Amino acid sequence: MNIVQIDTSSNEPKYRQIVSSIENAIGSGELRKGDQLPSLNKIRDDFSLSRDTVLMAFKDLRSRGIIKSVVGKGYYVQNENIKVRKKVFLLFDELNAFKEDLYRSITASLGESVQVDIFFHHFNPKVFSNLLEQNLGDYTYYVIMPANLPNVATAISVLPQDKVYILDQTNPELAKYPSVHQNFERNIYEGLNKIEPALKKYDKIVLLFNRTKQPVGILKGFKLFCTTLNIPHEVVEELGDRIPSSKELFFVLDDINLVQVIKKAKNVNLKLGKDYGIISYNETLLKEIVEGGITTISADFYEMGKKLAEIMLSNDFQQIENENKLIIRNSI
Amino acid sequence: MNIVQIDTSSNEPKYRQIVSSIENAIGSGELRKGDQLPSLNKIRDDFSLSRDTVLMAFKDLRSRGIIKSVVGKGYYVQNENIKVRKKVFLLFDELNAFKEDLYRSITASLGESVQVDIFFHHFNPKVFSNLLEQNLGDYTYYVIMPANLPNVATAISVLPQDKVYILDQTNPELAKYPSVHQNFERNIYEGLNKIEPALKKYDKIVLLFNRTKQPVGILKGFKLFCTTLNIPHEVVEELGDRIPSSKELFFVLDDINLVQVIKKAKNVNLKLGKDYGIISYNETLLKEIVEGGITTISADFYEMGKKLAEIMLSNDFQQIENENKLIIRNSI
DNA sequence: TCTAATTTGTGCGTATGTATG
DNA sequence: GCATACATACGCACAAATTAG
Repeated sequence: MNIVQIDTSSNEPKYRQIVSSIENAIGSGELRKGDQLPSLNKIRDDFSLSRDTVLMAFKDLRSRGIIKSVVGKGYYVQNENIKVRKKVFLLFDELNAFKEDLYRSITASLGESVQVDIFFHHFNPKVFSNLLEQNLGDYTYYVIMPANLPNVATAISVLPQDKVYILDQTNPELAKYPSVHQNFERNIYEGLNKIEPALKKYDKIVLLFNRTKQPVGILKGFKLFCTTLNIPHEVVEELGDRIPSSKELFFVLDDINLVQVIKKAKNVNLKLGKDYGIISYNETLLKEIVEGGITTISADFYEMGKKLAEIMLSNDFQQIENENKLIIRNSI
Repeated sequence: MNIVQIDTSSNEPKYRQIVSSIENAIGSGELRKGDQLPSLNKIRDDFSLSRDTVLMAFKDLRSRGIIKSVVGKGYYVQNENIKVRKKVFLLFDELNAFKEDLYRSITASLGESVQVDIFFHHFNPKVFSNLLEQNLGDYTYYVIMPANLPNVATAISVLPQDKVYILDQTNPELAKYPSVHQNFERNIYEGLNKIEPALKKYDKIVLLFNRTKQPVGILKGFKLFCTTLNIPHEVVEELGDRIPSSKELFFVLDDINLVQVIKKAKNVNLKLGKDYGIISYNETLLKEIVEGGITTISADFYEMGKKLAEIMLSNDFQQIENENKLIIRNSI
């Protein structure tokens, strides 16, 4: 009994017939994990096909993790689970609690038949391009969080263009890829605008901003808002020895600075929401109860994951800007 | 112990495997300058390879000045000063903020030259064993967080025993592997014991415990403490409709329940640290300032990563129990 | 000194997957 | 679908150097 069967009179494309017959052979137990498949040349000769046609079928199976290739040897069955329809390569910047939300929402929206593997580049360009090269050809889709790494576009260009999706941060060089991203500048500007009346009681807004890890868009949006409305403002890299003073509003992007501001303000008996204010970036569970509630402007990671899954499944070219969520609490 | 090791099922080309195993033998001191390597024919026979394949590996090493050849005699080690690139397979259970601490401390302690790749099994036994099988042979060390998955020992047994390290949770079946782990039972028992005087003002301790994700040791340590000291106690899976009442102390393991308890207590005008108490598991930045400070018992993940790196670099067989840190704040 | 066995070195042919035009 | 170049792997043949007996 031959593993591959081709019906030339069928409507079904030949490469699809090869894929299904191999799937069937695995499903029936005729092919087991580790078994070698007939070579490209053998299948070409046996069924008078082009080598490229057979290759197309094998690439499909490989991108789903069902078979693997070894140069100079051949193709081998790697995974007997033929229910995997697609495999997704998901490249995050760093590991933090928000990534879990994104991962959960992506996998939930894509469904059982899609396998999602997670990777991290930790803002290291070398790690970034190594990961892409090492996993080339092994996935149906590549979802990439480029952060603000230099020369990401050239690194990404090793991947087939139609399989790449950009997540969270994008830039003009990546315009040719579909994406679900944040427009940090607009989101911050609009978020601040919505609470503008409440901000009138403050004399000055202080942004605590770290250039290496945080998106420049946040800085731009902040400056745009303050200059447009003629609000006194200041940008500092870290709190350091600075002590919060009355009628100051702090826009804080990370937890370390958030805790610092609150502790220092307490030392000089400033009351949050009355004497001074805080806006914090990205909602977490505890911010609801810290000091009676911290006002947050935050990305909706659950929504981002859901939208990403949608455009992957629909195969449309889309570039979606994800809105921010504003949660007003007692801290302003 | 053979100098050369070949895994035919690996993706890595055979000649590359020969190259790396000789590099490793030199790196570990097994091969010294002047030592003779096994001959081309011997390696060919031992591993059923083509002579040319072995030759390709030796040519690579020779072109880099690591070995030299003498016609009619054999190949000899010429240079011991080579940098061997190590790769670590790091398998976590789930993605959360603590994992970043662990990752950072492991990579910082191992140094620049070591590549650490992160994977997650999401408490799924199938995913767990698939990941091990798919990455077999590709890494110098395998660091595994087995959580409380069933039959981990048999799944792990596919890996070479001397390359495996166990992290965080262990069990008697994994006794043959070196590890850096927590003794949850003892840590919880001792942690509670240290604050026992402060707990006298409460009538009852309530543990919010989820069996599927959390280590049983926590439950055991909690029960041991309460029964030993004859303290009324209760274990519930989730808070649900329950409303905290006066003189109750809650031992909370995750943020969702932490927020729930605090919000519900506020609704019935209970004051934290006076009317009711909270002990929370695993320190995070914000817990210092939530409600005037939450008392925490927590693993020191930075320390765990550091110790793990140490035993990997020293090549000693060690099983290290990591202590917990107790931070007493106003919540009790 | 001769011989046989072993070793490296070289050349050629075949087969496999990968990548590009 | 075809053609070409490349990397990996296997196998065979023969030459030259070394060693042991």
